[in-house]
Amino acid sequence: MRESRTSRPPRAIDVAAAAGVSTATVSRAFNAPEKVLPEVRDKIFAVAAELGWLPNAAGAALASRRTWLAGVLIPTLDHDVFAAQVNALQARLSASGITVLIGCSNYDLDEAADQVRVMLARGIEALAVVGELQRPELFEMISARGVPYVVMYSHSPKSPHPCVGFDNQAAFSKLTRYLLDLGHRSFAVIHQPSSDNDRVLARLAGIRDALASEGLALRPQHVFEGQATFEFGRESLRKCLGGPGPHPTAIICGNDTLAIGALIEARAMGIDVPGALSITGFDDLPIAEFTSPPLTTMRVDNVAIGKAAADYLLNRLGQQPIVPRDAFEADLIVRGSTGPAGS
Amino acid sequence: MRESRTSRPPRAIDVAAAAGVSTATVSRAFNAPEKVLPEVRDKIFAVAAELGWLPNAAGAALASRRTWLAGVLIPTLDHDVFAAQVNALQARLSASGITVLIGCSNYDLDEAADQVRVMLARGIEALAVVGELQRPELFEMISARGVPYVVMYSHSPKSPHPCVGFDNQAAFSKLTRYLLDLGHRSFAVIHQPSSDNDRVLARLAGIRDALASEGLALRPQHVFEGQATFEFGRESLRKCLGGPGPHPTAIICGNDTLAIGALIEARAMGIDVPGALSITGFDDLPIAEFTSPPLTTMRVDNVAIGKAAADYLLNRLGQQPIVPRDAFEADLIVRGSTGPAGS
DNA sequence: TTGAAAGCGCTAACAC
DNA sequence: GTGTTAGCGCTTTCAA
Repeated sequence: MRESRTSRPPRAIDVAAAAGVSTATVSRAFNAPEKVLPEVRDKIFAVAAELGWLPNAAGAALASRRTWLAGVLIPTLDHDVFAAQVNALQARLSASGITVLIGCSNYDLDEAADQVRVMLARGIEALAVVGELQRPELFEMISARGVPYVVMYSHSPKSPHPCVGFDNQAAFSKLTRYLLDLGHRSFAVIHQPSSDNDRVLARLAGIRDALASEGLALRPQHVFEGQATFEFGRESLRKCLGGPGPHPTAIICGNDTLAIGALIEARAMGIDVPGALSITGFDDLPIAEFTSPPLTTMRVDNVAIGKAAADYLLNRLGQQPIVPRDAFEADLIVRGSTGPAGS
Repeated sequence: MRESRTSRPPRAIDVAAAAGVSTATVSRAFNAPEKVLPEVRDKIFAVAAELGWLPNAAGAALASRRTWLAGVLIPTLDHDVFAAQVNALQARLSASGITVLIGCSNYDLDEAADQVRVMLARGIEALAVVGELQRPELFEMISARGVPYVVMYSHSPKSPHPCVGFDNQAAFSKLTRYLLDLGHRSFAVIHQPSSDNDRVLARLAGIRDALASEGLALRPQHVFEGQATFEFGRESLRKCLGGPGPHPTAIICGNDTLAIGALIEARAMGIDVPGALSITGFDDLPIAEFTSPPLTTMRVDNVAIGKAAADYLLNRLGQQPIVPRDAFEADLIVRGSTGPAGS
């Protein structure tokens, strides 16, 4: 541990010298302990600790052609859903000695490709990426290098990529079908920015599909696209019900934040939910259970998705037989914010 | 871009050969473009793109003794506060070409030290760490290597470390003082696990200090420590008011999640807030504005903290004159969940 | 402005 | 079981 801040960090050769062995043995002591005599090994560990030696990862990577680095590309860390996935993925990989590089694209496809470029330059050996709507070059780069990857969170049946996630379109069809079964025939949608976002696009498609099966469609003036904030949810509900009729009896929101915003505004406007209006969310945030009325929404197990993505990559890295991933399910959680269509 | 997945990735020497220059010139073209003839440079860029060459970071790090890596150590990504800080810090550093390694300690000091060890082995050149309550070896390791660091989020006046954050103790004293000024004399506290957590410990000290200045103290049966969930907030409020008297007129919660849980339970129990009971939180979550009644809480600008931490480290790395950081403020946001002590 | 050559710190054959 | 040696892919003097 003694070492002045002026001198450079110790190297394997310093440990070797102090322990009276060669650098090869120092390396073995740490990477293949069983190949070193216990007493020699202990001596080396003691000396290494004494000197505060940490094996330089760049040197190791260069010599062994292994970086023990993986990457995960997400839109932003500022969203519970992605944070939960990354947290789980990282916990799993780090338990296997793999360091995770986290790249945030800020929902920008070019930034996403840039981040992957940087990660590849750093030598990631595997990659998890949220969303399959990416610049083609992104997948080309990783394929060219033979880096195993998995698309996380999204999962569409026709995807050419290995996926660990759920089918957004099917989930929103299921949700819409539930509302149709309650008798609703006039819908509004409040959703997040859809450009370059396959999840949002799939959700909208799911809604439209389910409606079309009943010969229904969304009126353009009943579709609101904007930032996923309480404020946008409120504002959209106000515009939606404030304008000239006909008015929807059910509002499908792209996520819980928008739905709670809508719920808050409905309350402020004195609208009876679910008597006069049904509202749904997506994500099942912890607070969804406690809004008034409690929010009908859908739940996805993001921790399980993160773990599964990590396991998939670990298998690919270990040349293990690859367990074909079945899609995750989004569960419908029916609470008080939805009810039969008003008369 | 053409390259079979069987062959190894191209190296600088391949680019050099194809461009008819030496590897030194390839290196210069990317790292000191002004030292290379424009036409030669363009040729190199074209060839590099054609070959899909990405400079191997391990090789570069070894030769240049620069990794362009920084680390950030947080308890967990699963918490808006830390996610926001990391997001901002990473955005800033990545704009300067620095890759950020994110380590999560899961609130465990030994894991924290381990994470830092791994980061140092990878060659981080700077480190931001949440919380100053750490194993001494953690600070020893980074000092021994002369790695600049900053304690993020926490800031105590007497800290021996460079800090970018706010004074938790002062913040909770201010909050408690506000309640005292409203006439409250009997308090309860619902807080997060305090072991090994300097922020929570400081918050409790802040409350106790302010109370002591009025000759008051917390009754042991009015202090609840547990996970920061809605459920623990609810359960604690129930226990607190369900037991034999005397009952507090004000409940200070360690964060908004606990406070909202308490608010939900108070509502369920038919207790008038703030008429019969005042409740406060901390963090000013977006939802805090919309609870009923809206939550009195404190706000800290976590994005600004993340940015400031990044700027501090950037300055240290650039040998810039170090701007002494002044502490951030936690602002009291008074809303409807607090009022004068009931009669 | 460019090239030659010597490493950066470590691992992996191959000998012993 | 351990040492010797030859790189891994890049940057950086130093010359030219």
